[in-house]
Amino acid sequence: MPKQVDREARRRDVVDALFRVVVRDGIQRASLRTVADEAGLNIGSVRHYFAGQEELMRFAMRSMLDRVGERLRRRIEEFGELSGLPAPRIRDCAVELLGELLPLDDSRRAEVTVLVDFSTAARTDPALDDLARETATATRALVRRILARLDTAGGLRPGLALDTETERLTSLLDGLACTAVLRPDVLAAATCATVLRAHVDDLGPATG
Amino acid sequence: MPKQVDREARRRDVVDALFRVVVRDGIQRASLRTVADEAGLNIGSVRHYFAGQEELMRFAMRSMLDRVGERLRRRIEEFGELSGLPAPRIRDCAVELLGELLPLDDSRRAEVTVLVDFSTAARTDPALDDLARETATATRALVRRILARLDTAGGLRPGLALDTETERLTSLLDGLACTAVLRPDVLAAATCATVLRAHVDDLGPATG
DNA sequence: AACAATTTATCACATCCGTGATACAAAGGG
DNA sequence: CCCTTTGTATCACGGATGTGATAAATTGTT
Repeated sequence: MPKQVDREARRRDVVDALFRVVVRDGIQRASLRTVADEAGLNIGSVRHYFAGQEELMRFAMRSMLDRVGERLRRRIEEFGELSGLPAPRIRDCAVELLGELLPLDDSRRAEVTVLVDFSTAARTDPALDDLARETATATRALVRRILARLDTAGGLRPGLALDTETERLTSLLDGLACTAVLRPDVLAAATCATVLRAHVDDLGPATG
Repeated sequence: MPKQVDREARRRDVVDALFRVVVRDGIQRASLRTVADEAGLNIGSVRHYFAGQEELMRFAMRSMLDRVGERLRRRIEEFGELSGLPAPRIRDCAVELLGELLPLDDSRRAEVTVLVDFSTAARTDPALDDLARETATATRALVRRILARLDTAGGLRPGLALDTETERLTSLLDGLACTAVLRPDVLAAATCATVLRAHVDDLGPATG
């Protein structure tokens, strides 16, 4: 065997560098050269691990999707074991779980920033289209499951349509995330959490 | 006097061409050359009317802000004359007014697409920062005014905080607009309108 | 007709981009 | 020790971009 380098680890290093560039300067500035510089590598090395820019971009977005998806999957398992608990308790967990999609700390802020830039780019970049679509549909599936579970726990006001409420909550989350990332001076992270809390509470039966 | 050309009209033509390029290919592809081609002009002509790319971009975004703002201003005047009408009627008008911010037809779709691309670019482009900030704050001011008027007409459930509801409705609109523009396959225009309607209705007193 | 201002059209230059090709270094197996 | 495989580093090419400089055409005025 020749030189042994952890290939997957290197690819992850490059992708992490790409994420830093995207967060700092936007996806437009994320060229092979700038990413290589950020990673402390030569452009030739980057090209050794990725066939070209398209593969790098796709791999990066897939990595981000997997990262966020994996974190959510763990939370969902906890959430699933909550059957039988009182509705207010489930509501708290729902808020916490949905908060994972908001830029409430630096880590999540970076993630959301990357996803926003990639999703926006995907509108006119066919190479990212399927991944952006997956992002949107996966979010809706998650929100729907949470709302459904909230409903069976009696935490949902009667007369609400699941389809509409799914779309409503998803759009609310998208809007909060986008504005918090694009205009942190207009929408602070704490306000994000407050609004999410208010909405989920508002879905519950009237507090009288 | 030398050659007489309507300078402002020409600038508008160039900006319209820029909008077409942005909608079709994204803001990344909106270079001086592609815009000139789209406008059927030589790049030299474009540069004669705009000092450089930065001025073109700023003028374009300002034009879009003014265009949308002007249309809303007219609607708001109508909305203001509705004092004394029954709450359901005012609610209808509020929905219609807020619908102006959603991509419910091709014209509004193009506008929202441009604003989304510009606002996203503004995150890392200082030249557009103040305009993007204005976009976000103006939307909030509009939403707040509508909610306040709805409240005085008795169309708002008691116990709702204006600050929070403003942010909630604004984020809902932003999320709907973004997704409808970026992923029309996931969120159809008609669904947008349905969700907005449902939210505004939900703000009213319980239908019991 | 001559002139001047405006508009249009080109050229050139430095910079950045993705990519193909290729050389160079390193490291483990024969 | 050699050699094959893997990793690293450069070079070069074609294309695109913003911009400075400048020529050329157009049009109204004098």
